Amino acid sequence: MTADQRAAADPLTADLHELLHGLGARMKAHLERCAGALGLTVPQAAALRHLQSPVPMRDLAEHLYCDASNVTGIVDRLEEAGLAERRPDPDDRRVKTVVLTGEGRRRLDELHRVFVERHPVLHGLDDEDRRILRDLLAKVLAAG
Amino acid sequence: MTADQRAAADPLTADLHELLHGLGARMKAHLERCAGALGLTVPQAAALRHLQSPVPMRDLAEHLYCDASNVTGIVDRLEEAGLAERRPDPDDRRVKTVVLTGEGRRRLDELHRVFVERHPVLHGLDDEDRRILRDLLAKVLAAG
DNA sequence: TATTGTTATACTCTATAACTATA
DNA sequence: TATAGTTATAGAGTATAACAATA
Repeated sequence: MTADQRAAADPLTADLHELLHGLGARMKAHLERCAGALGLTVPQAAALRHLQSPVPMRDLAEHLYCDASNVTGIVDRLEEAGLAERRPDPDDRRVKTVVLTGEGRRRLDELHRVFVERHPVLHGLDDEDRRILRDLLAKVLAAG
Repeated sequence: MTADQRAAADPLTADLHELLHGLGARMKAHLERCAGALGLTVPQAAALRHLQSPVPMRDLAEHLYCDASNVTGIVDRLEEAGLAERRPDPDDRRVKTVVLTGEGRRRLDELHRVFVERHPVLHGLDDEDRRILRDLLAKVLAAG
């Protein structure tokens, strides 16, 4: 049985598969556009998102689902851009904590504003559909 | 007004935003896991997906939303892995058409099988909810 | 001994610009 | 002149392995 035959055997799954692919492409494009508009790469924007409050390098790596060695470079670039700073942890001298600068805070707020304001899903439905979608997504994420 | 204040002012949008972020993370992880399990990077897997039938390099670049110069490298690696081949176009000698090998076809079928079989969304809901989600996503994608 | 962060290394993806062969 | 594909280049992200400082 080929992939096409399987898809034909279950049209609902095939439709959902296709729609989810389209949704993923939209969301990826939206994220890249918003980050790029603010002079950030996607991983830099993702890092910023986790810096609402100060975070050790190690924790940032976990949030970003990547190896700790990558975070060194990402934070280097945020620091070069004047958006974040490394601070020594007084309780454990091995640890460096990443803190947003004032400019970093403004950039993060702007990123959030643009991201929500132009989000293709958040504004493509009326409130009743938005509530239904919210409940469905909550169910999906709880199930996984 | 900070980002948090805005979010607090519209809980439904804030919830949806958070849930969509979670959904995106899940789908990204799923895609990387499936591609990786088959020895592919995500762009290579995406390219394979567009090779159900032979495609010129230029068209492949459009499907992948990237510059044509990138496709050279991606197809190089698919070719090195024995999954695809470049064929001259008899009608226009500037054009090279990319074709799956037998092994490429098998890899693509396996990718599709694994991807659908373990998809976190496709199998997290019962059929009624799946139909509702399908209709909502269709509406969202049509609106954008 | 274990953990935190960095460095060195190698690979892939990315865009831009310059190039070739062809149309 | 314009288009298809490649190459050269530079930058960013990715993982692995090895390392220094600290716990």
